[in-house]
Amino acid sequence: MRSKSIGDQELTLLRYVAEQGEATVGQAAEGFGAPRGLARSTVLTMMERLRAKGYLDRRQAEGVFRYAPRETAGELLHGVVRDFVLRTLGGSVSPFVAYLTETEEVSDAELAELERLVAKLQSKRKE
Amino acid sequence: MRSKSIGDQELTLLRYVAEQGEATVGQAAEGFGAPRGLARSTVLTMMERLRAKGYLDRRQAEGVFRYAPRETAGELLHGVVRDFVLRTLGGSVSPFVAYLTETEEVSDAELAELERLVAKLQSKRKE
DNA sequence: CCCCCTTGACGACAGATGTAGTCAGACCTA
DNA sequence: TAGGTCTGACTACATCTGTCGTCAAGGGGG
Repeated sequence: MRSKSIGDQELTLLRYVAEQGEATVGQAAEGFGAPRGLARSTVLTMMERLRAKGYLDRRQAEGVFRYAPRETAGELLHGVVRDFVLRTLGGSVSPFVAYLTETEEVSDAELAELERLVAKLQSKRKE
Repeated sequence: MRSKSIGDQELTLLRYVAEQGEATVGQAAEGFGAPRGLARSTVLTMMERLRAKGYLDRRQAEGVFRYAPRETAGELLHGVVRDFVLRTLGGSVSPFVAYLTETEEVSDAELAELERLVAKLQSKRKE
């Protein structure tokens, strides 16, 4: 049931909606489009495309449609990253690890996450 | 500096050329295009686009043009990952780390790399 | 000299994406 | 009742990507 491709702007909008939990076109246009100088119709078009691709659902409520992500933000990002690793990096995460090594922009929280990750992988190896 | 956008197929071809060190259109068409069922003109078009975007250089040699990457494969991937993190993940590598955590596809070599990375980051924190 | 092959340069076309304008209907409100 | 104001559905259009087909120039072989 894996999804269609998704553009950068579309993904950003999708993440915005996911953060809000759900949103009407008007709300998204205001909170997402306006700050970026996007017309309401632009936001509407993108939301409908996201719906056509299966990323968003919508339901009628008090006269307007409310759009909600079909997947959680976490699942979403997981899929995006997986596609990137597969399609762009050719399935190997090495380039990404190398990137982290060469870049000094890892927050404390992310470092902690990395530590947990390494610990988990190590214990898995010992099995 | 500023590199233009690059498509998936273009990047794959660019990586192919980088692996070869350099290549003529004929060689790329044979080694890269043929296995994928791509016409020679398709490969030529992509190589010229990569050149226009500054990813490839070419020089005349023995009657034909030989194309060579302007950046090494490592620099290339670094840039690609950086763009992805910035444009798609909004600058945070957390989704990537989460992906690694949820995915069981980390090779021993990659794990070792991660361990080195964590060690390096930790020592950096202590300073 | 004529023909064939390789190489380069162009022009083309379809699909995906980003961005908008416009129109008709539902709703308020003066 | 006559305007405004939202909302949705459509249509439109430029760019970027992926893929080609074709044409012309340069070199060999006959």
